[in-house]
Amino acid sequence: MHPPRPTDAELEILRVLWSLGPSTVRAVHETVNRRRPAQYSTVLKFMQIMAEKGLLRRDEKNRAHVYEPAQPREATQRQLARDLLDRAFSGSAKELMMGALSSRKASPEELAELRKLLEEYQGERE
Amino acid sequence: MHPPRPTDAELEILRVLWSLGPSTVRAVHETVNRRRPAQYSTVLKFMQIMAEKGLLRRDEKNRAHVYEPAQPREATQRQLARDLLDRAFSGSAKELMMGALSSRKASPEELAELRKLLEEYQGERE
DNA sequence: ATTGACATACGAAGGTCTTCGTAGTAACGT
DNA sequence: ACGTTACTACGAAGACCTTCGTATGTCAAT
Repeated sequence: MHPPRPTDAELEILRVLWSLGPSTVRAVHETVNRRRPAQYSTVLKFMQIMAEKGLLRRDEKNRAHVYEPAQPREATQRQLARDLLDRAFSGSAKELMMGALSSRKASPEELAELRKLLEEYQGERE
Repeated sequence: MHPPRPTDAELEILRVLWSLGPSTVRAVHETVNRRRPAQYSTVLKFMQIMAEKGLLRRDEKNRAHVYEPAQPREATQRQLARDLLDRAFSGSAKELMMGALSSRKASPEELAELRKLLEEYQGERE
């Protein structure tokens, strides 16, 4: 029922779509190409494959097809977080968090946000 | 200087070594095989490749070589967490945490631990 | 010395991922 | 009507991942 885990290149395209909203291949290509060299046909092929796999949905009404993620961003992110949690952290959210925080400096604001998030979470659960 | 990101199968073997400590191929194979069918030579091949890639180090003193992770567990986990953070969460630790928490029930104890972790983190930073 | 048990090494098949060139086609301007 | 431009579709190459069979070597015990 849910699509497979996106590969690296697929995730890159998802990220672009998350930020742009539903887009044509051209728009995605332009954004990707700003970061790294990539041929238009490469991006096109990816998006076609992703549609086949069920990662993207596409609207063929116009000549230039419009693609959008088949799953909401949050669902994909949840899937990826859980996947890594199981595969590398034996399910321990705490360890995952330590890994994420120690990997780079988190701003004080972000830390505050994180604490608030935890409080909410702890509140609604009991 | 640091090894490449481990693939799925490689991570599975790392996980076994994290739990067993330095081990022979046989020991790793037995553990892996308890979970899913896998030939001895498959596990052997992986571990050889991983040694080549710099993911494992091996001691050839005895006839049955003894392998261990080249990096401490924490370093690999940090790398993976950061990698996912960048690739899927645009660097937002908050979103990663939401993904991790919503993906499965976290126990109240774990939530408490997480809060403590954040407090320490916030304390040492300023 | 031969055999059996247990190692490593290695080649190769089959799958997936990534990338690109090119063919075909619809629309547009002159 | 014709050439140019903008799109999709597709095939294929090359890299990497996963898996396994098999060749080869070593040790110990009969």
